[in-house]
This record gives sequence, C-alpha cells and structure tokens, in this order.
Amino acid sequence: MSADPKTRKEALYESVKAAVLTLELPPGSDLDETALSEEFSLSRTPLREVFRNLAGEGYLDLRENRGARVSEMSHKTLRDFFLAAPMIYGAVMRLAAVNRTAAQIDALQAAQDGFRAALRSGSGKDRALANNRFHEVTGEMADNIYLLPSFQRLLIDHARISMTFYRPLGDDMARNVSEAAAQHDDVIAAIQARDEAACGQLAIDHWNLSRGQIELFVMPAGLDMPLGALPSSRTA
Amino acid sequence: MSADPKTRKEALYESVKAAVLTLELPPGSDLDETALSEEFSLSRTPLREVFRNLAGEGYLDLRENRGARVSEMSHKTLRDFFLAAPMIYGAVMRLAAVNRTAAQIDALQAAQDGFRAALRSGSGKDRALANNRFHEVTGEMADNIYLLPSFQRLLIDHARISMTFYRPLGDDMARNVSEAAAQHDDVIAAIQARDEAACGQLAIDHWNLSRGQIELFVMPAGLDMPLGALPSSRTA
DNA sequence: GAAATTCTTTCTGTATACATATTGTATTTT
DNA sequence: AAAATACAATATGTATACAGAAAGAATTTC
Repeated sequence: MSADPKTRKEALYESVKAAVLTLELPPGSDLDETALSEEFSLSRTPLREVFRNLAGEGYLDLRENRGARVSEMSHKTLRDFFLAAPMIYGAVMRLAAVNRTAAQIDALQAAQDGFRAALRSGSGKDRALANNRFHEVTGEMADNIYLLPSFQRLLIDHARISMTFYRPLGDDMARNVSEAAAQHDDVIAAIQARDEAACGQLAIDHWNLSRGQIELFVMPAGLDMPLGALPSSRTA
Repeated sequence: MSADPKTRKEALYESVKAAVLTLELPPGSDLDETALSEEFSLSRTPLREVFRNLAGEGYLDLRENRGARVSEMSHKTLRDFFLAAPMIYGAVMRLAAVNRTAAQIDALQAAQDGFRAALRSGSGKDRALANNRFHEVTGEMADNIYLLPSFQRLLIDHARISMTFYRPLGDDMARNVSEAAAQHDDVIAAIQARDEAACGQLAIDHWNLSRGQIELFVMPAGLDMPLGALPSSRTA
C-alpha cells in the first residue's frame, strides 16, 4: 500500500466508488470499518471521513450507531430516476456545449476512447465505469454548481441500473452499446461545435436508447405458451 | 449546553446552517474548530464530522490542510443560480402537488405561519430562515431524491442572495414581501388541490417576483443628474 | 422444547494525544 | 532597509484508547 496517507484515502475513495457503481458492493450492503481500515492502512478516523464524503455524494448511507451501507435502490428510486433524468441530462448537455473548454474536449475524447476499449475487451464493469466517466466529463463541462449534485446522483444510479439490466444477451445488446458509442461520438462533435440545440436533441436520443434498453428488461415480452401446457391447480 | 452528545452535534449543525443562510457567517469566512468545539462542548472528531456533512450539503468548503470555510459566492455562482433555479423550482413545485401528504400540508402551513410572523415582528434573518423553511417543505413534498440535492443547494444561495439584496428600503420592499406571502398562500392552496399546472405557474410567478427584486438591486436605475453639476477634472 | 432474558461480544461514537503541515515572526543576510 | 530564510507557534490530519450502544449467544424460565 502507498506510503502517503492522502493517497491511501484517495485509493479508498476510488475503490468504494467503483465498487458501488459496478454493484460489486450491491445496494444495502454493509461496509466493515475494521476490514477496510486494515486493507487501506488507514485508522478509523480518516476512513470514516471518506465514508462521510461518499455519503454526501450519494454513494453511501450513514445510519446512527449502525455503520455505513451502500445507498439503497428501490422501485421508488427507479421511478424518481425516470422522472428526473431527462430534464437534468438535457440541461447538462446543453450547458456543456456552451461552456466546455478545449482541455475538457480532450478529456471527453479520452473518456470515449476508454469506453470503446471497454466495449472491445473489457468486462461489463469496465464498460459501466468508462461510460460513467464519459458522462462525468459532460457534467464538468456544464460547469453549474447547482445542477451538478443532482446530475452526479443520477449518474451513480444510472450506472447501477445499467449493471442490473444490461446483461450480455446476444446481438440486441451488442447493437445497443455500439449505438451508444456512436451517439457519444456525435455528442463530442456537437459539443465541439458549441451546437446547443444538437446537444439537447442528442441528450434526448441517448436517454431514449438507454431507457428503451432498461424497459426491455423491466417489462420483457410475455412468454408465448399454449394454455394447455400449464397444469391447472385442480389436477394437483 | 445539553447533556446528550447527539443533541450537541445537532445544535452545532443547526447553528452553522442558520449562520450561513443569514450571512452571519459570510461566504468565505473561516470556521474555528477549537472555538466551536469549546462552544458546543464537542471534541474535534464529531465536530469535523458535522463539518463534512455540511460540506456535502453545500454549506461549507473543506480545503486540504486549511480548515473549513463557508462556501463562496461569486458572479459566476449568481449566474449559475439564475440559470438553474427556474427549471428546478418548477419541477419541485409540480412534483409537490402530485406527491404531497396531508401531514406535509400541515407542515407547509406551519412554515407559512412562521413566515408571516417573521414579516410582522422578526428581523431580516428571521424572514430569510422562515422563507427557507417554507421552500424546504416543498422539497420534501416533491420527494425525489435526484432533484433534492440541487434544490437544497439552490435554497442555500437563494437565502444568501436575498439577505444581500433584500434590504429594508421602504414601501417597495414591504409590498414585495407581502406579495411573496400571498403567493405562498396560493402555493399551499394549489398543492392541497393537487393542481400540478397551477403549481407550475406559481413557481414561475414566485421566481419572477424574487428575480425582479434581485435585479432591482443589482441594476438600480441610473442617477438623474444635470451634466453641469459634475465638476470637470480641469477645474482641479 | 420454545420463548424470553441476561450476558458476552462486537461494533460505533467520542476524546485525546501525537505527527505533520502551514502560517506568522524574528533574525540574518545582502 | 528589503528580502529571504529559519524558527516558532498554531492549526490540521491521524492514530489510538476508551465509553456506550447493538447484535448475538447462552442460559434460564415457562
């Protein structure tokens, strides 16, 4: 483990963050202070500070006298998510087109390169993290301190929802992620061109793609089975 | 000071929060850990936890090796604020109409009673805090975990901006706050009626009233003075 | 044998001591 | 005298020890 305590805190922060986003730490799971403080060579004091930071950003829940947990996901949060996401995503994308700097475009392109690399050879977790990074950069570009907190919370659960529902299920899935990557390229171009209207439309398109994919798994097509195939309860 | 440590932490939290909202602690001012830990009979450990909570909610900024400061306000934050506020306020108001519970309506009415009481006999700080409380309740009613973080940050700086610009300057001011109170009454009625459209319109009206008042102070009418009244630099 | 209660163990919260970094001051040097 | 450097004082970050609360295990009681 690294010598510098500041680096070790950073490592803990990034580690927990990635574990939450990839569902390696599923919603509701408990975090063990003692185990983590040994793993990262930190005493409990700085470790608990990191927990509090992560709680403030929406990754963890801190319960009185009862330790830290990964923040929960429920039907309600899913509903809240679908309500809030289009508005916030649209606003962030439009602002990104207006406020982006040249350096941020490079960062966005780097994130997109990472995303495509994850598509080619990475795991589902790598893909989720790379996609998350891409959208984090758009948030930095939008550069509005009042929008960012909600946007970042949406990104957390977007990653987790995607990890839940985007499973490797053949061609449909492959086409979907490839389409998402193509949209990312369009987003970069529109942001570079400072085309606010195009960014607004791309936000909608990108959201619809994501939403459609999620809905497919939440509400799959009904099974097509002849009635007679099911034994009735009378014949028990 | 209270015996229960949990209560003392709560007291510290509320005290700093109110001081930030009322500009008693102006943006950028340093917080003294030692002084506050003595004042609230807390050791530095729990005190710093409270600081971290407040930082997560946008009240404070925590700088590495350099203590806590009240979060800054700048021309940029003011601009960010005017950009984000209408959208978020509108969304929260509409959702409040849809999701409010009966108990929350009572809480909202209580907040409004407190606001009117502050108008009659309270200080500017009391008014700002009571108004803040009213809008906090609308946020609770909206009940969307993704919108709340941004909404609450807006409320912090709305209170601080109002404290800066709404000064007791005679009849204009009195008419303005009285109008605001009347709008609050309309808001309660519309939320009670679950009238989402009316709430959306009231959000716009209420925002415009607030915005107009701020603009009056940011951009006052130019002085009307005859040219000859100004001594020219030649006559020095 | 099942339920309840008590005791033990484990974990969370707080205080304090110590290490490290920063800031202000005084001294030295040019 | 001004600037720079070294030193002292102060404040922040970390570790650890202790106190208190929750959870679990074992015993007792019905």
